[in-house]
Amino acid sequence: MSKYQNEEEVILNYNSNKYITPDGYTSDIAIFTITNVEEEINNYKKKKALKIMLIQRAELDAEGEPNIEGGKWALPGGFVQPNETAYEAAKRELSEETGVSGVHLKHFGVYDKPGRDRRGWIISNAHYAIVPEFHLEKRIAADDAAEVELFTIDEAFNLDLAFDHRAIITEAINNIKRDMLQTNVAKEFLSSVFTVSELQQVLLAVYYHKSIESDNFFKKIKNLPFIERVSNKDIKTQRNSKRPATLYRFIEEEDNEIASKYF
Amino acid sequence: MSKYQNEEEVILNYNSNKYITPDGYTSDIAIFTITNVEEEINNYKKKKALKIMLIQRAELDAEGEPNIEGGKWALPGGFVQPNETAYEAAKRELSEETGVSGVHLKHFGVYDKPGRDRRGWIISNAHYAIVPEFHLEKRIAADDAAEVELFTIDEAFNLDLAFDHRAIITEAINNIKRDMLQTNVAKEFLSSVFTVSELQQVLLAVYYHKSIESDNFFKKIKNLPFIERVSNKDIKTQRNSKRPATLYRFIEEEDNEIASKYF
DNA sequence: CTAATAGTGTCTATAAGACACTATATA
DNA sequence: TATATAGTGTCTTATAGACACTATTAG
Repeated sequence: MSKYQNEEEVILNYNSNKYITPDGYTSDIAIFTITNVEEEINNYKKKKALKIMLIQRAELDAEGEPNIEGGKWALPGGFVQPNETAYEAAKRELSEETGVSGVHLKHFGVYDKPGRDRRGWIISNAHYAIVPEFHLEKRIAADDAAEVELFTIDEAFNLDLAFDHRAIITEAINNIKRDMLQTNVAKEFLSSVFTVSELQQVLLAVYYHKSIESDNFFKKIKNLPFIERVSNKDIKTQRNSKRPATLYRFIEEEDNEIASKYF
Repeated sequence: MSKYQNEEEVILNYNSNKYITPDGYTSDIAIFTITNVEEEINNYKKKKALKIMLIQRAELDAEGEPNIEGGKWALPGGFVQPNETAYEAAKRELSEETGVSGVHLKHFGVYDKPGRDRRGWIISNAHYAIVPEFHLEKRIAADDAAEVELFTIDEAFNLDLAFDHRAIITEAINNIKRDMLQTNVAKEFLSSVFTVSELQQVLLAVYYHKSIESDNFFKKIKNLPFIERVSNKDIKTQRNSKRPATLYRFIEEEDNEIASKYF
């Protein structure tokens, strides 16, 4: 009556062809950095700006055939291997693309709308990563420069973007904005010790708000439970001004994700 | 030299077998409801509790063979079809499982760790849904009762759960907690008009906090920009007490997702 | 001295929390 | 009358924001 005696045998005889399966499972990464700029917008001196790294798809693929969405700008990414998660694939691809590991990487969405990729049923896991500018500049210099570039957000949205990457980038920015205000990811854009105005400029680069720009920000910083001034009161820096500035650091917490609601 | 002249031809000849592809793409749903209870925990009278609907996997499958993870309790779900997104599949499955549509449904994670399903490389999209108790009771009564049940969260974690559903349920609860405090999903657990104490009990069922339990909650409610008392001052209800209580409703907003930070 | 960045002091309005109090119904 | 839920008043303390002010350096 029953063909198989137990679960083991059933698994050995399991045939996934009973179901229609996807044609591809991929990970894409919106790689962000913050660069120094000189800009004055109605009395406020903007010193840092958020940028995204995009790659230009080749016109021809490895076999010399016309490439899908060739010539358009796209998020770096690639196919997930069966022995890894989408998150691990993103980590691997980030390392391949920029040579860095150990930086902030976060999954924020799945893009699986039928027809999003003309090659078939291809599912993309979207991640955003925060990489110090230094690493990206090395990467871009190493390349022949034409096909990897850093863009401001405005510039990126004026490009001809591949697939549904416009929507993915929009969501990536929404996520990074929210995380900047509700968690302590801001630290990923800063060196291990930083001045109040450096933190202020990083926040303003991603999310402009009067309360962040105001002088009051200096007082607020002293009351935040996850930021402390470096112990020795004489440790200061003059890298941003003639008057030496106090240095602060983020206190490591178990619960990084819910630092929340502070800025 | 080049086999194909243009992108069209390349797509027509695209062969997904160049890459290893997943063996299955599924959607699972943590279906939550809030039921009335009578319980007293150190001076605070708990009147509502969060519950989750789980199904017990059959011992034998449709062909009479031993079923994978048979006998264990699991989240309802199923395979995504190639003409729909994971979200649409979840909507369809929710409707098949409970007969309801138009309720709150949200994607919150992807589970794709190799080995999570012994049948192969199977990716699950996790969603949570909020369904009024009434519908679930109908569903459970219609079934032969043994294989669909409502559990409190504590009860659920004491069951033998299939696959990685323990981890999925844990994350579902984290997400619903956060959303209850930062958005106005609370309304999904309430009827269209409600009393202050009903809202209070719904919030307490998901996230206990002194400030919610306190009398001050009554004053707070009047200042929330997304809640209003129903227009006619005489419209009251006695369903919870002898003294008639004022009825309130949620004001519909475009930006439901960022009602944020109010409770 | 000036210019530039780094901070502080002070005032006001509002919100959060503790907790005692009053109100309206039924039985 | 007692009891249960509904709701208010008052006080204290903490915080947010506006905005004017002082501090420290280089040149």
